[in-house]
Amino acid sequence: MTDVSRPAISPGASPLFLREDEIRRGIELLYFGYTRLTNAIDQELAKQSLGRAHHRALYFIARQPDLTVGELLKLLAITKQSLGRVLKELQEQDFILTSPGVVDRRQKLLRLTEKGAELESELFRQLRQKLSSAYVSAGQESVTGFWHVLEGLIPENDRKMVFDLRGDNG
Amino acid sequence: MTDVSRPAISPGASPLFLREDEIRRGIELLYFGYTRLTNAIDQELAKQSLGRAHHRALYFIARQPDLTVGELLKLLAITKQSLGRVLKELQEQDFILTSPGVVDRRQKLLRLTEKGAELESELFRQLRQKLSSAYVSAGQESVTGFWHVLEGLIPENDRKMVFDLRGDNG
DNA sequence: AAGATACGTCAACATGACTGACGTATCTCG
DNA sequence: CGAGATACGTCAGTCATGTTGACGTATCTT
Repeated sequence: MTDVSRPAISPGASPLFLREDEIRRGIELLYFGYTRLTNAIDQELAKQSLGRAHHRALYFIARQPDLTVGELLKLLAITKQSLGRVLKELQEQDFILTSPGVVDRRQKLLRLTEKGAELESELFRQLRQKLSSAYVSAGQESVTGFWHVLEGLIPENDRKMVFDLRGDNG
Repeated sequence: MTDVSRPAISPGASPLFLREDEIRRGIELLYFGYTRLTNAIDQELAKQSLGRAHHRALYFIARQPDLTVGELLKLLAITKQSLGRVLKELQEQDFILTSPGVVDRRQKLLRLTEKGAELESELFRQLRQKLSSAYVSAGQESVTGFWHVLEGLIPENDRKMVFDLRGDNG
């Protein structure tokens, strides 16, 4: 609330061309924050001989039961061959099960087994621990800001897909 | 502002055990936001036959010229063998150069060549474009919140290392 | 002079991604 | 009904990036 329309962050910079330091700070915090959060569950995954790829699939299946393979492919943005391997391993170890689509029998619906739900739940517990503590120490206003900036990083075309994850369940 | 110590986000939830949805939202936005930002430079890197690992090294060397190999190892948290390959390739393609340490000649100081600086600068330009637009659409208050939450994700032991990147240079 | 440290390097391997090609079941639509 | 599109699976080969373990050399510290 000092001057006029120009934000206080960058004396003399255009709003579309922010000061280099603020951008670098964002890049660095995003890198370290993201990697440290994901590191938090590596040990637990290793116990089950699983990797991060398995967790991502597990996560989205937990988030949206009866997800189709095609929908999961869009979320993960990898090739079907890569995903195929991951799903095969998850199924072999009894973490997920599949059923033919109801309206379209070409589709394969993905769902967690009880064992899968337990694992996802434990992994989530560990992530929540880290993220909760960051939320609390930053305060609620910071949390909404955190969300808004990250939303702005997601291209228009992908936003619906991401927002559609919410409200379904869990 | 409103009530007492309990944040308004979660009626009935303990501050250390936030509502599941808020945590899942954070996990998802962090995942999509981070991957979409890093995707932004993949094409440019591919033009030079480089990958993300090369960019991370390039980035930190740009950020802190005359960084030692040991310091870079701590920042990247990978093995010296992995980093060795990356640095070798960057050097072969004339993106970086090294010099023996001044105070300690066992050390190797890393620095960008002019070619390296140009590449880093172009990559940074593309990251800035994405991140600036997210900052602007979220607003300055959101940006500081974004920073605070991410700082909270970085373990105590690593914070000094991250914060020390700031202020050295542009 | 001995030991610690900073860095390099050889070798083998794991993970998770990729491309390209091809196969089958099922749905849609003229 | 039949042709073509779609959803999914799979074989085969490759690449990028990480890992462990072992060992070598120059330099610093004490």
